Amino acid sequence: MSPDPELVLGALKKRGYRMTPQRRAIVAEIMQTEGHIAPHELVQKVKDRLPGVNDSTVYRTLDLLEEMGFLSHAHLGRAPSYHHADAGDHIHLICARCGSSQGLPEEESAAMKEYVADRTGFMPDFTHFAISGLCAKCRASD
Amino acid sequence: MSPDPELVLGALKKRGYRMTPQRRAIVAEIMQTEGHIAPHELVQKVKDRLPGVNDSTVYRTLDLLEEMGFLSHAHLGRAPSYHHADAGDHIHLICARCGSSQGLPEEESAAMKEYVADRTGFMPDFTHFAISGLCAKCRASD
DNA sequence: GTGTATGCAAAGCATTTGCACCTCC
DNA sequence: GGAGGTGCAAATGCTTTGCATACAC
Repeated sequence: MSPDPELVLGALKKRGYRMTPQRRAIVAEIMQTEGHIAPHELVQKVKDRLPGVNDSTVYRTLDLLEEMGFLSHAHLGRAPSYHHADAGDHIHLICARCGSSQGLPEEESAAMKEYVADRTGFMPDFTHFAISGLCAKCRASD
Repeated sequence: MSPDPELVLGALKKRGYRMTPQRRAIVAEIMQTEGHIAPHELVQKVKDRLPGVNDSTVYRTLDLLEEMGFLSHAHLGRAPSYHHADAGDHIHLICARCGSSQGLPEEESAAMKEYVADRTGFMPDFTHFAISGLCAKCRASD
């Protein structure tokens, strides 16, 4: 599922970027992450793996990996969150009451995209910002 | 369109809140705002109207007015943004390239809501978080 | 008078930046 | 050896908080 860390490291090398222990740790950590992770969470995990890594190094690497196309970020609630760039185009539905999160499959996502684009000319990217609402459970307990 | 400031001030009074020049200025400013306004923008406008008002006073009043149901907030891009609670349920489409913003009428908004709710049980509130994408102009200039 | 609202200043918090030093190639 | 990467510390921007004072009722 996740891209092999070696592949990413190789691409960095190929483009003339240097290979440092910090970058290895950061790439390894984010590539083995399933789903989303917030920058400051990643900072913590990287520090567990390689103590002493500075926050700014992690942020700079995150920017770099996004620029290179290995990562994308979305806005889930207030916080930005990174995920593998090849993850599907699924929409994030976040319950405003209980905080639970669920995905809306790509098929529905595509249909809604078309619907909006047809009517407005605007091509929405529903994946970039999460959608708030009430989950089935919370609706039932009203 | 906008609720009369007097109405809001009256409601505050009725619930035992005190009427101060700061609150008058803040209420007047936000009630005459059409559409959305970010907290720190409002701070500036209120200061123009009544110099010396403190930032925290504005933030506290914003919370109060939202609690009382006169205001709601949405997340447009990274920043929170306040609007009259009675404003329609329109979706905000924000162009990721040029930053322009447009609304999606309530009718479409409702249709999409139903679509998602039917398929997932999740009742989305598309208005709370803006939707990112590419506007027609930027798509054309690709 | 008294309890609420305000101003002030400081703290938060996640993130960014400038800069000197270090190190990978 | 030299560009590029890192750590450090400080700055950032917006927002929140604690506390003493001021003022609306």
